[in-house]
Amino acid sequence: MAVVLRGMRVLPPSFYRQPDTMQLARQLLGKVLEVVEPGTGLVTRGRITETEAYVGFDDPACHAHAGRRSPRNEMMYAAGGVAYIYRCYGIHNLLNVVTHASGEPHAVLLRAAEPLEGLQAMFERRGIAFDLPSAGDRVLPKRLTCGPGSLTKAFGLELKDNGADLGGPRIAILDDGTPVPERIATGPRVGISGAGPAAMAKDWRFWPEGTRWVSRYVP
DNA sequence: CACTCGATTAACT
DNA sequence: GTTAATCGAGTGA
Repeated sequence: MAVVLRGMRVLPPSFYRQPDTMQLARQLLGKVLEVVEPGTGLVTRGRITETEAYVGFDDPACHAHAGRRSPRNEMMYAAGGVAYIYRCYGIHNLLNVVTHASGEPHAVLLRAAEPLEGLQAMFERRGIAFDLPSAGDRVLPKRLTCGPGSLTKAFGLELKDNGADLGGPRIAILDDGTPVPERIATGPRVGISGAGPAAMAKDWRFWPEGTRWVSRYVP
């Protein structure tokens, strides 16, 4: 029987343990990312709108390329269904969904989301003045949650959340019935020029065609 | 040990 | 368009 949280279905471990990480990166579009603040119970939610696939040993852009393993990327080797959070450029925490089986270090980087709930907390965490009390979604600034570093900041995620189970209680990914987008645009992954031209030639970044909630690198 | 370089962002010119 | 911020990992002495 499926686990249901606040009317939305919690994605089961079997969802994350599929071997096709590119397909999983597509299926995550439209799902709801939920983060609950310990203590206060404050809920922040957003709809996932941009993902990137990193596919293990043979992917030069993947942290686990050629079997690389360190305290930082250890969580990539876990069975799918947990968070891999690491610090990038010494400043930003980036959130990945670990996929595939234990020992197969695949992951999907979450790069952008559409804010749904906990808007005031998102503004505060991002250091943006919340003076649009009754403004609709149309005027919410993109920089609230677009870009992988901005997303984790808006949701209040820290390095200590590395390894969190994506079935909750701290982090959960939910299916609220929104279908996977019919038209999905693709493009090269961002910031991986160091991994070489072969990696840059792969269109392993995904977003729903036409959405506003994408990072700056969408054409 | 001493470097270099990122799965980035915001604040500059 | 350019650059500083800031730190762990990877590389080479």
